[in-house]
Amino acid sequence: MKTSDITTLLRAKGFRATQGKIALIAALLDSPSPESIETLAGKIKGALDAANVYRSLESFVAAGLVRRIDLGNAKSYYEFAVDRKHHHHIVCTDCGRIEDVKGCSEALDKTALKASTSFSAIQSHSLEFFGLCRPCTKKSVR
Amino acid sequence: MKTSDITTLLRAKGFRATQGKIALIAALLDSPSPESIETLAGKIKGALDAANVYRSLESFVAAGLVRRIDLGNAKSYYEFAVDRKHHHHIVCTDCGRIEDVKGCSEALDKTALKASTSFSAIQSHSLEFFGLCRPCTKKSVR
DNA sequence: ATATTAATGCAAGTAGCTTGCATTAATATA
DNA sequence: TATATTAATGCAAGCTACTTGCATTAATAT
Repeated sequence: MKTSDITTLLRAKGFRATQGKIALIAALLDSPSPESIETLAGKIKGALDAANVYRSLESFVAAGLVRRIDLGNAKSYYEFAVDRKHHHHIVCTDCGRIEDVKGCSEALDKTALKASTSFSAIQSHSLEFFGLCRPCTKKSVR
Repeated sequence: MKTSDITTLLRAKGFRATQGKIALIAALLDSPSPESIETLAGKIKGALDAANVYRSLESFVAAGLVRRIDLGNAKSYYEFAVDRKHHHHIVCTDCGRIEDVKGCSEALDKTALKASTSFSAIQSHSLEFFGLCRPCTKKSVR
């Protein structure tokens, strides 16, 4: 995606096409898997200060441009969402590597809702896997 | 579970049966769904100070007595784990109510591992649903 | 009864994130 | 194109959940 496309995307959602927001979206586009705030802040090297990285990401989530991912540690991770389907992730418990897990059984929500006694609707779910990636498996055998 | 059983359980895992740890386990046993640290601290009214609620819970998790649950907000939740099978949860996005979702398709891990290109093992997963509970659905209709 | 050491309380510290506010810069309007 | 408007920003201070250090206490071993 070119800078001009990012500009168009931002304006379409009611944002101003600022250097900071353009850099942030570009950084997100650059990543195949969810990125931490820390990493994103590094990638945009000062195009936005920390407080505004948070503010911008939250506004992107609200606008549906970005998804916030929770991977069980204290941090938030973010991934670009436009034209990228809902999916899950595997996280390496040793090195933190994240891989996308494509696809999602639509049946999950239905089954859960049926089993529930006190809920009338399910809006979303989060499914994350934790395991060992090959490099770390090798390391631990050594 | 009686206090003497809790004492036995704690000692079996190498802990001392202190007032604080006994109260904590009792509080966890008392809850049908995961509890926040805040709530647990309230239930044990000073039997442990905040720092030791954290320390004790983490040691319980390490010993397999308790499970830590992540529900997408900043906090950790804990549930008693002994003789209680792995399961999932639904969280009300309006009021925070938590309900257990019994059962878990064993196939989830297998499917994810097969689809993965860089992982050699999956150790665990977390699956949490987010929706609206009946009381909150009614409120929002009003 | 005494010795040992896990467990505790208290205080200080940290990480991730949020908020307030004056300033800057992107867009709208003349 | 110049000016007005206001979203966006930088900086500083603040907040919440959680962690760590250490002297003291109390549960267990002897």
